[in-house]
Amino acid sequence: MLQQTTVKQAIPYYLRFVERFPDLASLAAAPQEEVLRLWQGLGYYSRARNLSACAKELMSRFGGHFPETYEEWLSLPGVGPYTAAAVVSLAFNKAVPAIDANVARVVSRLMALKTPVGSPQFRRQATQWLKKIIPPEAPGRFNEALIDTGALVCLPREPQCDRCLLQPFCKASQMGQQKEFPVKDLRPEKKSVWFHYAFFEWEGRIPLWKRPERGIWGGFYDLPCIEANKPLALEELRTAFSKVYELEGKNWKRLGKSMETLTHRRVHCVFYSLMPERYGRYELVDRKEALRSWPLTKSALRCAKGENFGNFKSLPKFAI
DNA sequence: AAAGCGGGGCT
DNA sequence: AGCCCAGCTTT
Repeated sequence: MLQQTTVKQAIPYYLRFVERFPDLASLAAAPQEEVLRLWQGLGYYSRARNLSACAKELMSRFGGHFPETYEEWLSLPGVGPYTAAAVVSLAFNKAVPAIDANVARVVSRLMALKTPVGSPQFRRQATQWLKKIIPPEAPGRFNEALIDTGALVCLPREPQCDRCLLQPFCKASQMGQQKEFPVKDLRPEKKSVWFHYAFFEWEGRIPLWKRPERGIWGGFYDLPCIEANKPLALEELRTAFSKVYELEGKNWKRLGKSMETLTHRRVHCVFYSLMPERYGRYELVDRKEALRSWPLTKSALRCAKGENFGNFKSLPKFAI
């Protein structure tokens, strides 16, 4: 949960999660969809899919026991260099450097490294250096101290050099250039995409389909959706909905729009309602049942709740 | 090596 | 509204 996510944001999810899945066996036994539903709203959903797969693999490959080596952890889904190193160093006291963003920032400043922190080259340099200084008798405490120094003292914008134990060894601070580090990678521009949604409610049921495992909101259930790199006119949309979902009807009405901002993408969500005139390639799911136990995208969730959003006040009578 | 994948907080 | 934050997988 803490991959790319702050402790504060993760806590409520974590508490619900360990209550429902108190041990490895219960997590491994659960269907992936239930894991996704508990993850709903936390983002980066590949983590949830990977965690579900990881638990199952720990049962089948490792007999329900946690491995104790870096290489074994690295072989599990969703476990990369940082997570593998953090687990084996903190839990099993193995001397492997654990480089998260906090540690990367600390190392970048200590060594005044000009290499961009996100690059594989930086990771190689930091790993080499940390391997030389990690104390074999207390690698777990060493890694934890480095992580917490980054999280609590060597802050991204306002490093607290005055109260930093490492200040005497810090090249960047000695040069008075602590704020020039870490050097960040160039970030690619955000591309815009348009998701056109069709929505109706029929006898208390709403249309849903499962998004592919790969891609945005993978594995979540969504309203019928036409994706394009530009906004589409209603006539184009009706053709597309008919072709892709066999969804046809009358009284098409543009309800409004909302926007989701991802790291690398701006998703413009445009909502339409309609009166369907035939069954299509989607499931008709009881609205309340969907809310109760289906993993839903934010768009599907809002329509299922009948909430106001974007610039429209309420759905037409026949819809909700 | 680069692209893809969320959502929250701060300004 | 725009910027900052941040690990793993796939291509």
